[in-house]
Amino acid sequence: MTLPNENPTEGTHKNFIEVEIEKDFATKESLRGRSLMTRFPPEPNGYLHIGHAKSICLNFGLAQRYGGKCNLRFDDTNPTKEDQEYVDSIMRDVQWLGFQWDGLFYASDYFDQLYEWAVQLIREGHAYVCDLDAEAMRQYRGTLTEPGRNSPYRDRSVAENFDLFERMKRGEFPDGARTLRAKIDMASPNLNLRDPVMYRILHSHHHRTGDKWCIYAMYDWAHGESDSIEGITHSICTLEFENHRPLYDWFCKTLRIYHPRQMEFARLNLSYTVMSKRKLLQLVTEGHVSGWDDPRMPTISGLRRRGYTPESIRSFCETIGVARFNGTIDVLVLENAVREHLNQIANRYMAILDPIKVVLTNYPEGQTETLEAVNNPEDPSAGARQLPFSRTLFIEREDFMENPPSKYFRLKPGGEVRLRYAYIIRCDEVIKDASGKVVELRCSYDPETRSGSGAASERKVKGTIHWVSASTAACCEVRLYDRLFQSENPEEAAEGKTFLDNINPNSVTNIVAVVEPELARQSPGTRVQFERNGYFVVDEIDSLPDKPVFNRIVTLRDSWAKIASK
RNA sequence: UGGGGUGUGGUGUAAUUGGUAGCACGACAGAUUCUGACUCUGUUAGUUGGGGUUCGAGUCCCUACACCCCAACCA
Repeated sequence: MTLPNENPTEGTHKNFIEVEIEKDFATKESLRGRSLMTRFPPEPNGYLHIGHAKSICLNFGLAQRYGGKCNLRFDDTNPTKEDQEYVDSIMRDVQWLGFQWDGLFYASDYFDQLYEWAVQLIREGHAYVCDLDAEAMRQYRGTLTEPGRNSPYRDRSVAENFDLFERMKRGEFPDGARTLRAKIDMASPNLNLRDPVMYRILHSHHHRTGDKWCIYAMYDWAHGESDSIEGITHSICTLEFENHRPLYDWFCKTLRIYHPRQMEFARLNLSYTVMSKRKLLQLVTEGHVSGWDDPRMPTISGLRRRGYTPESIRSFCETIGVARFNGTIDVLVLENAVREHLNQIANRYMAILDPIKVVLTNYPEGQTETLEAVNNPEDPSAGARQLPFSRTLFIEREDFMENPPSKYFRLKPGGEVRLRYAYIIRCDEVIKDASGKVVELRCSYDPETRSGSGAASERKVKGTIHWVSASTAACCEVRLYDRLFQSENPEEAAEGKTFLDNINPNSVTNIVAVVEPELARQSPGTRVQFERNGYFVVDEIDSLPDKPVFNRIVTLRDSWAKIASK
């Protein structure tokens, strides 16, 4: 047993992978003297999303927990889809999530070794060059219920295979003309074992190896071998690769090389979200979102720009657990994870999203004062700030109702409400424009009720609302984000429709909010709470000095909305 | 109709390997509150069905059912 921590997961429940890892290290001869080695192996053909975060937290987390190591390895065996832009974004995202890889590798680092091993398989009669084109190969492969037939090229001599493979490598044949195949079993009930393709011809420029190669390894041929080279002890992947495990094992065994253990877990599905790279790419290229980092995207870069914290994403990954059952997590769990963290760290401010003017008729014209407001009740070290107060204010339009239901305890005609950190006011008069829209409330304030000013100020009223003093208010652009999709499972589209038809037409609303002066001075990346409203982040891209643009990260829980909707 | 997997409250995940079915999110009810937030309390609700073994089964056996994955020269 070379796991350094005696009981690394003591006190918590182990997931099945941890159970198996501990069992392996306790019993397997091949692991004697080794310590846990994992890897996160993305293909650089898109941006990472929250599903990858689960895998990242798993692989890096396991390494941390057991005192092992975790590599970042780019699975770059298909030059037609991969790009340096994706490599860069992936490295950034992994680090932003709070992880640091031990080794940084590329499958393309191993192309030479892979080629030598392919030669070995040919020499030993385990691989052959096949001239069947894609269509013919499909026919020879058989179906789920019928066995395949041997390729007519299956029994070429070793010498001929050598010659042909060498010429494939030299670029003598056009794309798709031939393949190198493993000679396994065309009758296997597992289709992955019906002489799988190891190399295809692709005259394509590779983002790292340039034009050196025109034959490229397939996933199955590259992945396990890369794991072996890096000494990966546990190669963790998603469930759909389970059927590939026999092939993974066959290659390692036939090559007689170090043999890692592949283990599969269920990928993450989130309600109201699409997770496939193809669909995310489509959202980007067709302009349904502004880019991979659009704050509505489930990409790591989208979540980052939306204002999610790495801590909250890690905590989310911890709570959802790891298992072999393919289910769907309610997106509320993710939202709950950010709220929980932001409640601890975000300073509170007052901002009015939809203002209505309030004039305090008995507050002397021209008078101002400052009031003290706590920055974060959850964190005393965050201190306090001074809030300017005056005769004319703005409050939230939805904090006033002319004919409210009984349970409504905000402002109403003749009713009282407390202005947070200020005074209790009474609504005396409602002023409307020609169309009947309320444009102004004329109120009187109770001078005895200034917050914190003694016994008289302790008077209780049902409601407390937020406000902003008009004379010192600033205006800021605010983007109110909502879910990108309006259906729980966006992939489920009606006949003739696609997931795109499930896009929420109101997933973003741009407004100009009236905010307290402090808020206009926040720097990009700062996360705040707009009291009684939600958590917001100063956008890192579109904000200008002293002109922040706010993205809504998530709303506050709103039990009034529930009551009101009944 | 081949093969490989998986079924625990609404959702996700545990159960010392045969011994009180727990936790989180949600929902509901209440307490508290100068954020209808936070916090706190309580309630709700589960082992896919049917047999069997056993003093005792989520766990072992048999059987049925449901769902997921596999027929790219993608990963």
